[in-house]
Amino acid sequence: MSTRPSIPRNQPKRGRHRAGTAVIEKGRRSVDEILDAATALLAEDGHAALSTRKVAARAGMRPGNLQYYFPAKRDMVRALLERYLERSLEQLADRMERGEQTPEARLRQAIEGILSQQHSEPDCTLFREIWALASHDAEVAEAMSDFYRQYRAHLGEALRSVNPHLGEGETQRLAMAIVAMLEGLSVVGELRSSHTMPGPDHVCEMALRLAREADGLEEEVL
Amino acid sequence: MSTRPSIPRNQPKRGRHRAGTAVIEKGRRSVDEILDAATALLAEDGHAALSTRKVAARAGMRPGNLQYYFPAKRDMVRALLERYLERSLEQLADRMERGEQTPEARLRQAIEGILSQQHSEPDCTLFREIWALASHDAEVAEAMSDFYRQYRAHLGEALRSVNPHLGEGETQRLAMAIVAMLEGLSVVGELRSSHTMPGPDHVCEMALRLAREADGLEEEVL
DNA sequence: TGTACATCAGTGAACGCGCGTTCACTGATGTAC
DNA sequence: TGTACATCAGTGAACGCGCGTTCACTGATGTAC
Repeated sequence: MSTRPSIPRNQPKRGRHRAGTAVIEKGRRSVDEILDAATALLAEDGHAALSTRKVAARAGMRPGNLQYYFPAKRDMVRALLERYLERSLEQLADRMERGEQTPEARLRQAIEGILSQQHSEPDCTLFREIWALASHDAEVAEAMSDFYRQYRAHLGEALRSVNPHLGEGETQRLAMAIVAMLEGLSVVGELRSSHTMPGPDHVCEMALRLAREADGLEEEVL
Repeated sequence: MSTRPSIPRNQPKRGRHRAGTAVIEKGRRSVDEILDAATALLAEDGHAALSTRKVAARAGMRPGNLQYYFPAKRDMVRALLERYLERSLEQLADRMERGEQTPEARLRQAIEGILSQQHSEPDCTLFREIWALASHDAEVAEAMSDFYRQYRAHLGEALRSVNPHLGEGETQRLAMAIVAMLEGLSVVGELRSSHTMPGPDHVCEMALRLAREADGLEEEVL
């Protein structure tokens, strides 16, 4: 039998003997280095080519040590995705808190915040990997659902500030439609022909039009 | 040295001796069975868990025989994706050719055609895998670009029938935005909470509004 | 204060496995003459 | 017509490799008393 705890994960223990702060710090740093390396490799080569050995090498440690922090590969992948989505949400929340004056500016802020996360190629690639992984891993799917739920909530708020008469259902549908458009652009659009690609301005304009005229939408359609 | 041709792929040869039709038929059937099996496995388990051995087993043949048709795994994956995208486009084209009367009906036809390809769970999963693969394989990326270019063309045509005054750039941007929305919905939406998800009716209504009022969009924004 | 002990981080060697691919071969189908 | 030959489909055994994971071990850090 190994003397190693089954899932250390660097959580403080309750026993008489606790690890010193320096030790815990070192552990946290290692976890971060592992996730950094794994994130970069996932974006570069995709999930199919991702191996714990490559990650360990990139993080400058031996395979055995990686296993010490993440007993199974799946744990590592889940941890990296959750960290990534968490950070993305934080970025968006920071942007939204800048307290823009006009409703139009708030809507634009939300849209640009969401769009800004797909301006770099690695980010787009990572999101595609996350979508694919979510199809085969319920835990990843759950994290992704939470993520988009918050995206939609942020955008819904901005939409309601543009048109306070929007109903609950209308707001949710509209928010989902706009977020879907923004996410879809990273897949449907071609980077080369950027002139045919709707920019933040166009998306804002569309969102404004839809939000302002959405009053009658509910009755007309249903 | 092997007596086997490097890339047979079941293409008819020019030599004095040609294979009989029965033989060629058998080869075609095998190729189809391989691609069927690979498609199913890709949707079920994802690219990371896809192996030529599993595909061969599912197609009822030995690994060596699969290699006879697809010398490398990458060839098989590319072939299956291209076949899949081709068939999807054919389905959409068939739908569009039904020649609806009113412009509104034509627009609805296009939107429902695109949406209809993500009503089944395996199709959504496959598309997610394709997006992820396109990030790491230029040939797949190219096939995907062509695919969406045609999607956009179909939709653009429908949009122009609704509002003939739409400019070229406006049409392209609008088409891309709507296609992006439709594709994005498969990722952003949750299957459970379908009531907050915009259906074909809502998307049609949004597309109609945007198309009809797009005249002034160009000047306003730029 | 020193000493015994507990915890945590990290190493190095090894494991068994499934993978993609190769290759010499067989048998069936079809053609040339 | 028969025969020699070419092509194509498919088999079975084997290859070397990278993978995820295990485990006994070392050394550093920190605590109890």
